[in-house]
Amino acid sequence: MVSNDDVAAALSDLAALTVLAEGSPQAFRVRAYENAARAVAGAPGSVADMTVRELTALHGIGEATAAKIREFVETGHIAKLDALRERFPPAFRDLTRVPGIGPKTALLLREGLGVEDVDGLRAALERQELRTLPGFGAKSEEKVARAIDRLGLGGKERRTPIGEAMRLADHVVAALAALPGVLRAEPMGSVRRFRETIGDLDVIVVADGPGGEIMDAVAALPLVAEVVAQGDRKSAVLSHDGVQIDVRVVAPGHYGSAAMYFTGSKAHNIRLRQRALERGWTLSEYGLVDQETGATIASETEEQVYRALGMAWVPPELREDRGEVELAAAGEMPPLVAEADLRGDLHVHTDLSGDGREPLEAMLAAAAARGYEYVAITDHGEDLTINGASRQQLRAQRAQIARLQERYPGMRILQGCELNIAPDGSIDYDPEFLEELDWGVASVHTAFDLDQAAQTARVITAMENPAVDVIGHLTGRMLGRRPGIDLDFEAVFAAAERTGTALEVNCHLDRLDVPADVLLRARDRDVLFAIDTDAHHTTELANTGWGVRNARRGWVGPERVVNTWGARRFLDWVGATRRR
DNA sequence: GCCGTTTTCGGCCCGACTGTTTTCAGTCG
Repeated sequence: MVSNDDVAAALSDLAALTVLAEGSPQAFRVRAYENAARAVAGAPGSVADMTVRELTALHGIGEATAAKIREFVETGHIAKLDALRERFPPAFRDLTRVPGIGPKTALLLREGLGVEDVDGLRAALERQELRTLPGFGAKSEEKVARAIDRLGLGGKERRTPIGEAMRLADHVVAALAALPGVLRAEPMGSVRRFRETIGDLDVIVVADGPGGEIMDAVAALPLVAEVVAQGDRKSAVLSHDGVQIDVRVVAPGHYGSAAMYFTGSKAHNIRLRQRALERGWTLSEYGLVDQETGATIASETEEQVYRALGMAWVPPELREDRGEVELAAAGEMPPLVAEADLRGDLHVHTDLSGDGREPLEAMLAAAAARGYEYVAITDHGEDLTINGASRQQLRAQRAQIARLQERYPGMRILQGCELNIAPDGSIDYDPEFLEELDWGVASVHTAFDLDQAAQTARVITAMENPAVDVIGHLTGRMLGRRPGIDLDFEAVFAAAERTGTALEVNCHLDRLDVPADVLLRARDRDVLFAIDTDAHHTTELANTGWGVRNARRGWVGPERVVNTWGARRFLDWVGATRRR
């Protein structure tokens, strides 16, 4: 079965290779493939099941691409793609990973010097052959040599997990905001859109007057290992971890258009510029400008620029050209879950878990301080040998919770448990003991390498267990460290709809699990979610914002999130699901 | 290769920087 992701990946590859084949003069063809890839990735149904007619109905897919998709679905190949792959093997494509070398230069290196890969480029550099090429001199030779030396640190393909990026962003923004003359400093780019990995960190600094002194101060920051480029209004530096940080200074009057420009995504911005052009305007980081008169129409705030383009403001998490432009123009932006919507946390550990750090009293006090109407205490089940709680310990905790409940009349305390899903789908304890619990989170903590059929069956078996209300961190992935388990998500969604079991959106920055792209695939389904912190410490209860932003990236509205429901509705639902 | 409240053909996103080609091409974000 060919998935939409498979088709989108093939089309993306076709786009990347077409850059080399045709060069930028015909970049329109490249964009067409990129648009088609995005259309497939965001398609509501399986494109493998669509006819040519149905495919061309998708915006961005015409006759030619539809035929290629059918070819791919039926044969597993696209002849044109295969030919391009042969012509431009991966080692040759790696040349364009060197900063400063794009498709034109790569082709010139092949034509002029017979360079086929990065090693060949190194050899040509040693022989000082690059300067013989048209448009090249000693200086560009030196620049390429430096870029190759740096490739291990800051190559174009390097991506940093959001958790690491967020910590760096906080650090950088705090340092910049403290500089004299800086009115505000904010992270932009994929950090603001909350992608799960980032290529580089974009930061804008709002300041009156020239930015030269600010840029000098940026270059002198302790977190900076190397200055890549420095100008009056933009600088690029490398952190000690090898993350490139691009800093731009913008005037307060240009904040809105600059924020939109630097937030992206590129595809979203292109759509906005097209809308501007249709109206006789141009849109850049400096503002929305009338082409004839040169008058600025909007630039100070994002809201003003979007409004002038006839659109509602688009939340950054949605700016990926996945249909948000059309919906914002039609005034039909879907509601998205917000942090203020959350009325409880349904996955919270205490020091009864081996990896929990604070006692029950402290966790409850912190939950109550957040104004929650309900909270579920969910220490690890006994099958997790290092961390798990015994039956006796859980019974003692239940008595303790009953006493503490009197202290928090406005917050219903549920005693739950984080149960372990065994490879066969069974969970800890026995049915009679499980019935004594108020709430059940079931998660995969072991056997991450089973095949897809086994993992899917395992999770669905757990979902069918009446003691399980929600599946914790669905894929078990750790961003940048461990891939998730291999699941048939469509089957999991169907089981979630059938059993009423919710799927957790785990707030931990290293997890963000269910991943946003999987949430997106459940956009039109009746799957319920619970946005939970999985807190092991009182401070982690404040991690809700990360999970909420991840859910927003997956277009999740508040109505599908059970812990946005009022206490009565939520508790009625829990009662019903545990009786099924 | 795709698309159409000025179009079924003629367009298709913007600006800065760099190096070097004395007027601009390539790369990048």
